[in-house]
Amino acid sequence: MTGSVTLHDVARRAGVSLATASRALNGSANRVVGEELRERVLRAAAELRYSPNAHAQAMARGRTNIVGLSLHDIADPYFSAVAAGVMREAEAHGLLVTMASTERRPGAETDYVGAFRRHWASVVIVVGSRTDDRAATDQLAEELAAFEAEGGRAVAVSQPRLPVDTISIDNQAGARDLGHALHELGHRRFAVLAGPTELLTATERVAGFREALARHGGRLDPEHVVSGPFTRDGGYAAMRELLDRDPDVSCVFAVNDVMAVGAMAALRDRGIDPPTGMAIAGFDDIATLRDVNPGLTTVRIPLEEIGALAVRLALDDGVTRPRVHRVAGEVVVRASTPRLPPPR
Amino acid sequence: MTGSVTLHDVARRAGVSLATASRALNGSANRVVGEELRERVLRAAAELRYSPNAHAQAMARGRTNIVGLSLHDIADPYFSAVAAGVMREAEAHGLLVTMASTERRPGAETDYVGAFRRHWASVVIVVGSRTDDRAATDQLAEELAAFEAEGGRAVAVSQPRLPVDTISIDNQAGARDLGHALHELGHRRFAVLAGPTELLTATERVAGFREALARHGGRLDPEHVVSGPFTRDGGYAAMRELLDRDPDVSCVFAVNDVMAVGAMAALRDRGIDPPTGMAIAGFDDIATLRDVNPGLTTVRIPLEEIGALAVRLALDDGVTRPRVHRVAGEVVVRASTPRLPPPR
DNA sequence: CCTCCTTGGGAAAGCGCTTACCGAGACGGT
DNA sequence: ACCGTCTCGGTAAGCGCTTTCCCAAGGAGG
Repeated sequence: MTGSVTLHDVARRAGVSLATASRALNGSANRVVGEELRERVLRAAAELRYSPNAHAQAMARGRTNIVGLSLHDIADPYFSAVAAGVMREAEAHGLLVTMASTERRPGAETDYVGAFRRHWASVVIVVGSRTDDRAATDQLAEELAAFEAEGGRAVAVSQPRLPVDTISIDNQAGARDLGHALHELGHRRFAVLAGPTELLTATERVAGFREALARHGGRLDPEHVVSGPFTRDGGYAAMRELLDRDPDVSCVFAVNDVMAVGAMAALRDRGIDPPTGMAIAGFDDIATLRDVNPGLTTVRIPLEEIGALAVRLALDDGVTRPRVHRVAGEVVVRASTPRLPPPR
Repeated sequence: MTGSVTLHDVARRAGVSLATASRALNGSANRVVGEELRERVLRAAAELRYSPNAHAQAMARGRTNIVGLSLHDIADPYFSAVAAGVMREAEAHGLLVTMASTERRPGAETDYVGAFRRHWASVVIVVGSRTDDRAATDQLAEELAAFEAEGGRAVAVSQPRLPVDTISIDNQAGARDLGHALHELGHRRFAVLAGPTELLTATERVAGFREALARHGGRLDPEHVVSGPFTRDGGYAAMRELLDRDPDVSCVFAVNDVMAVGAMAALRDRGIDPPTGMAIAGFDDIATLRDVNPGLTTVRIPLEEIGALAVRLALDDGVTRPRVHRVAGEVVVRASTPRLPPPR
């Protein structure tokens, strides 16, 4: 970078000192700059197209207006909804969002938090399920602790296993409610597309669903639980796998919506037309579901609001941390899980 | 920010000077640090969990590893696909992406480029259609010029109306090809959901479509052109408006996919089942179309690749700028526009 | 044995900004 | 007429790092 206009140039052109120029431009607290001088400085700045160097400001002030956001895949509607919420709220507070995609690479979150730490981000938000990998979680916890020790504020959207404010989605209760709702609709023979076995979000949802079935005296045959990636294609593959096992199943719970949507495609490719041949439900209520047919039964999570909330939690002052903010899901029944006629 | 470990601390703990510590950590060019000392420094840094201050480095080096990305709405699959490409390529080059959503607010792009300039981003990428607002375009052009004058590299994904490298999607040709394809399938009575009249991307697509119709001796009745927001809900509203006009139309071209998808919902809500009651086509081939039924005919744009390309263009050295890189679309016919039986 | 390189460490000058701290002038009270 | 006080500009000390320049020590060559 070269040729940029510095405050020095502005001060010289306005015929004032650096201090005065700086004060005129930031309207510095408890110091007033005379009307005439201030005007002269502002004019000089405008004429020179002066743009303050954010790094120099960061150095001098000891903080920045950056929010670091780590998520798994920005092209996934789940994450892009959360990101939209973060950006909206950040914008409202004059913060700039720096974003990094882990592409579900283990350890990447820790690397990115480190990068945000180096940039003296004032806020770091980590979005995405924890895994059962204890070592990875510990490393991330340590990095976040270091970040907060330096005065930053971190918020996690995940299971409460990190030593920072956490927004925790009640996966188990949501899946349980969904299970009850499906049972109430008359569904009995279930399968689950379970997602990755190491992902806590996935296992919690499976557990909640199991719980509901057990309550009604039902069970989940191990053969009817198929694990696989937490993505659309993962859902597609898992559904095929399930069909290959030729199970006695009439309703499938995919542990998130993108998997459910992939599963519906797999059903169609096998000539099964949901919900007639097979009922199906998902989880999250991503925005793109509005245009999926038949409408997918799911558990609504206020994703964008969660993103905004994460920023607000980070900005809260004078509270004792870490706090855990639970967010409940709400079952939304749509056409993909029709009410079955009572058995005769 | 406070309590952070500085290079000074590392140097002291290792018993060396700042200079040596710095050199040991960055493996500075043409200066070798003795094996033993280097090791001592690295050990000290690790023990202290030292994390260099990116701003201080930026100041001292005069540049950063930041990519600034401005787009309209990260929750829109079009933009999130481009963003995913940018982030993937940025990651590969060790760059960090700072992103801002304009929410289609006019002037926001200029503000954000200014913010990126203050941060001495090394690359700025502006994604989104230009409008016919000459003043706004000029302001953005000026800001981008200032950014490049300071040594930054800017790339636009839009119409080539900015004085920087531009990736330009050939909207007109794409829409023309689509028009031909629809005609070839036997469709004759068309309407267009045209998007905002001030948005060049929208008007180019309408123009291309018109061109194709004209070629076949067809025309586009003004009453069959409905403008409205470039969003899913905009498409929904435009479709309702069109239906209210009760037109003699059998095939609708929505100028982007999210509008088309909204339009399909509007059709269904009116009891019309696409494609039986009405054929429909979109533009972009966003990823979520995979799970829309019936499959939407569209013009495929390699969105993620465009994002990655933008980063690569910015990083190109030793070329004369600005360059314009044209990207062609490819018509993809799906079930939403079935072949019509030849008229008897 | 002296001189000239080479090797590698340290001192210090910035990078552009903010913000104590200082000081000069103006003004009012006694 | 003098002094305290207030206003408002300037001076300069950093913020944490990189990098140039300088210098000491040791080895090679004459």
